[in-house]
Amino acid sequence: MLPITIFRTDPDLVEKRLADKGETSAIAPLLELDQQIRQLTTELNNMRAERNSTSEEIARLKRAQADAGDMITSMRRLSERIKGEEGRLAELQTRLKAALELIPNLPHASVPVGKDEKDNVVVRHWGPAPDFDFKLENHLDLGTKLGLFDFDRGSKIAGSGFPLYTGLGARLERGLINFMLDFHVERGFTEIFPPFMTRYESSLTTGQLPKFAEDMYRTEPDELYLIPTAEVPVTNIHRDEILDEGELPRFYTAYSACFRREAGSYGKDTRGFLRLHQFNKVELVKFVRPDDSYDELETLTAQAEAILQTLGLHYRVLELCSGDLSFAAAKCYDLEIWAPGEEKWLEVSSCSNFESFQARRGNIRYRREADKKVDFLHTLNGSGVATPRLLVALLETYQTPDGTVRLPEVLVPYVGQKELK
RNA sequence: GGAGAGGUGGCCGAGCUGGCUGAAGGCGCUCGCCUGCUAAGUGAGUAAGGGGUGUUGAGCCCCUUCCAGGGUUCGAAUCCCUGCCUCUCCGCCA
Repeated sequence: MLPITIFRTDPDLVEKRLADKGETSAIAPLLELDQQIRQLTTELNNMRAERNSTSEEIARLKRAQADAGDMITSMRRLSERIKGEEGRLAELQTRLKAALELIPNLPHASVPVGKDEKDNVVVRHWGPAPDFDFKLENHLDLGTKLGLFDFDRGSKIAGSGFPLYTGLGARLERGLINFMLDFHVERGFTEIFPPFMTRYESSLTTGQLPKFAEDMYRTEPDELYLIPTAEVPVTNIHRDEILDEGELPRFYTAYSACFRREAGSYGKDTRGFLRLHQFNKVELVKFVRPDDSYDELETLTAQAEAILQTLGLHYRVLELCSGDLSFAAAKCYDLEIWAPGEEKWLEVSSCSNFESFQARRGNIRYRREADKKVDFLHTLNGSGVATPRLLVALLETYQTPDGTVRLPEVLVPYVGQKELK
């Protein structure tokens, strides 16, 4: 949520920055609403001041056993008017709040302006692209022959997009999760195992609701929302809290299953692991002082990259252009790994700085040491990383001519063997 | 699923026979005194948000906020209704 004050002070700039992000709705109606609210507030204030002072006068008269009949009758009329105006004000405020909840965050000044993913900037590559002297198989053929997963039966159980991992595949999936969690914990992140469903307010904090309700699974009688990422529960750990500045930064890592309806993306990447309704992910979340958040974004990205480096996977880092930024993000790096069988770059992580956008929505604050004032902190998160596409790149990168898959050294203890065969 | 308790400031916790209670008391925190240091003691201060004015962060004035929404009333933290949330006990269950 953006503070209404920035719309007042520099509406043209805000409108331009929103347009850079592809947000077309005009902000003039917002300012109009704000103007009405402030005018009405002033009028109400005056009426309330009168009511308050007269009430005190009445109390004084009553205590002195004097008659206050006239005052009471005139106050009756004033109170009626106040009640009416309060109703109007509440309605205006509800409208403004609802409108503000639908306005995305502004892109940071350093973000390249662009329309869509074609305008994203490749910041760096890591490692050489793997080189093969035999004909590659894609992950689906490989994994199916090795018995790692069974999409047909997954579909029978839950529908397409719900993968069923089997045998060594299930073991590998669990091993990947454990490896990543251990990795992050060793580097200073606190491990969290969060709820996989949240209430409405929690999903409002991170920005999924109200705008993207159709992307979420919702349970009918209880109105709980299945999380699309551990970002949601973990960010809400500190909702409605005030942290001491000395407690910052706080780093969390959490595994969760992630549930996404992927409404509107039917027919896109339907094959295999590229786009799923349920997948596993290890997430990184940071709560930091506002001054530190851009440095923290760099180290967060490096932390996610370190996973890929340790697994020896060729990847690249993209800086998202303004038009490709997600709703809540001010700046974002995507990590894409190379899948040699698919011959595609696959996104496995988005590392974002939300500045105070989520903190405002979730009322997550900190108390500054210098002046003891309370202010919104900054939140960041990044995947570290999502498993399905990681699995794709692993299988395709480490396949051998005889159809087996050699495992990177670090995974061997987690899987209990050196190769998949 | 059944029964009950409760939601007050950074925290704990009074108030709940309606009117100097924006809220006692305590803890914590800040500044000062005291002390060789620490502890103890002691004095003062200590919620947030908004509007106006000044004008640019000195101040001054006003309003709102005791879970949320509605009602009663000249006036509600205090009375009534609805909702949400938390906790306890019982039942069921991994």
